[in-house]
Amino acid sequence: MNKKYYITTPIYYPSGSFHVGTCYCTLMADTIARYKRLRGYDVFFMTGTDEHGQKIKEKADKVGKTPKQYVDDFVKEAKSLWKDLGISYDKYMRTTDKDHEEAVQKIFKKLYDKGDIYLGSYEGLYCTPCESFWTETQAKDGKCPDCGRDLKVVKEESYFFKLSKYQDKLLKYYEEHPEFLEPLTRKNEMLKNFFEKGLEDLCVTRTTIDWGIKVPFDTKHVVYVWLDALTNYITGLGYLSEDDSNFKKYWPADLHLVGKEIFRFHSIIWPAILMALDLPLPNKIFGHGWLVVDGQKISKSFGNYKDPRIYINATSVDTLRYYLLREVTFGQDGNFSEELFVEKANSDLSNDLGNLVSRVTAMVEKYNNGIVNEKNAEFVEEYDKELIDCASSLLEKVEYKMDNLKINEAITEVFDVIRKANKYIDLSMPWVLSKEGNVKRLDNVLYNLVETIRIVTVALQAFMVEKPAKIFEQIGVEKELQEWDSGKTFGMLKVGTLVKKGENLFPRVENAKELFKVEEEPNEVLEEKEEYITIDELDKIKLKVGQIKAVERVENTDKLYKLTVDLGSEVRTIVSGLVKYYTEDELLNKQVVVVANLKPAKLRGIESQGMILAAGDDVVKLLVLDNNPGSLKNGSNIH
RNA sequence: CGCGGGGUAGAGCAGUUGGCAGCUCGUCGGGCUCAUAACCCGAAGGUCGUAAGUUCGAGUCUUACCCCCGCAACCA
Repeated sequence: MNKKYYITTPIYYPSGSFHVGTCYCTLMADTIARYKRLRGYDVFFMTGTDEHGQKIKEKADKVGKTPKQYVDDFVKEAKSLWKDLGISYDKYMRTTDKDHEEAVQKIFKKLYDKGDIYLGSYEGLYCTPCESFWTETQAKDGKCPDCGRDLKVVKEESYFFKLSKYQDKLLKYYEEHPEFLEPLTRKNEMLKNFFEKGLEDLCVTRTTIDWGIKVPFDTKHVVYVWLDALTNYITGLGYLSEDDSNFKKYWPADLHLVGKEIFRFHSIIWPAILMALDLPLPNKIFGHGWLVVDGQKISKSFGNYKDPRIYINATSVDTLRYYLLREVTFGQDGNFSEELFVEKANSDLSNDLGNLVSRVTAMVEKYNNGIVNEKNAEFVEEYDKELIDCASSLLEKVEYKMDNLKINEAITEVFDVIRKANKYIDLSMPWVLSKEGNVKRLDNVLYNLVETIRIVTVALQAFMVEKPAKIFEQIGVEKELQEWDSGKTFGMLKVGTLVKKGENLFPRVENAKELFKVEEEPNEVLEEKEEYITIDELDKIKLKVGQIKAVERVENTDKLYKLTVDLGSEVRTIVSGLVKYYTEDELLNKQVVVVANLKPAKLRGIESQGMILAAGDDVVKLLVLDNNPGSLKNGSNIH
């Protein structure tokens, strides 16, 4: 019986499209899954989507779909992306699946019966659009720190999970299992942040959501994300369902791969839930870093979001896979830039790997009619041994790195050997051997090269999905010599192997700008434009109370009034286009909002020293501060 | 003093228990002609954010400070 390996990605929240960052996380999991399969493990790899919650409802409303339609369409899209990326998941988990919903209800009931969930009430500042409670220190002037809207004091009846009960148990577990949480820095951050303050019981239901799983015995409550989403890791295996064979076989998970921003829930709340359910804990939870684009977090508001498929179509799946896996350091943030992407694609894939295969297959065809001949012991050089040593130890090195989740280092090992092989060609100079008729030495050199390529390609199967097969085809290597363990011995390549130079594996990327250009999407309506300014930027705008002391028409204009505005300490001249909307008399003495530090501008030869705020597109109304002129002091700050 | 990450060659990064500063790309010079204008060799280029301290010796340990970035309980 093969050893099992259960690996998961987070289930993603379908409120926005997937980008290279989402791809990175899934890709990392896929690579590990592939690697484990190559090593002979019985792998179960699960990814999916977390499909409940108010935001999904709103998002669906906005595009005129039911929540179910919305998530269905999203999932279709996600699956197609994963297909394009070559993600080899065994199960796509959806929290709207019926068996998940039933299992969650059973779990809820179980914890309630046990006394780990109890009915209580929660009072706090609540932001309805964000569905979030905030503490007073978090709230900025009674506004939601996320969206800036007003917060309401809400007292809500809800169910609580006794997280506090598991505090000591959790700490003990961390101590006894130092490898449970990785990387270490994130573990420390978490312990410091949360355990020093002490864990509070966790609110696990909402009455303000309707798109979700109902509490079975109290249906006005809906199960909140913790028990709905985190539990996917077990319900996806059929926990508490009719067929729980997968659960029996694969649980506990060997690796939960999560982003650093949700590491916390996975390292505290999730283990506590499992403890409450008397289930074994996963072996490891790994919080990976983020991919930042040109130094910035990926976000639509930064305008740096692009469909990852642009890169795949312009190059190949394996090019994108290579870049993402290579570029991000173990556990840390990595950088994605189109410039670096092209650089890596060209130098590592085209110049080093693609070109190596190309030159070697060309030489075997040219000098030996495509046939790999037997080696001759008496024609061995020192640098032959060096190459052979490197190649034959490659797989073990990759194993060591992969077993420690150092994917980028593992892939680097492979490319070190590729460079070595290129160097070997220059040292051995097969073209000279051919010219001199030194056939026996030539046979050795060509054999060593083809065999090195075979071993390298065996390793590449963990990281790439298309090219390894093509390379094997070109060097005429059959199935059993593609297997992982066969790559550990140098010299397995059969004498008489027929090599056939094939297509260009990694064409150089030339006109990158053209290739990566985003075609304008007509359905922009779907996308929300979110351009935030910071509170500091807001502070820069000085708004003051101003009273209109005099009004006169600007000659020869249709729209402009020249206003004399009293700002208390000074009197300004402001030109404003209000003729269409207000008469001179209506404006006189009004107290209005003035942007006091707007750069002066000349309109019709008159310098306008500020701006008066008004609202409306068709019918413009001034923001008049008070119907009683004079009740506010002119020049007062507005904030 | 909310928490954390980062500051190392023009760019992107690596530097394990403190022991001669490395890798890839780019630049410059040379070699080769099998190959995808690719490959190989060599060189230039760093007061390792700043300041002080511990030490025979500090990129690495301690302290203070400066700058960038992220998180603050559903954005991987």
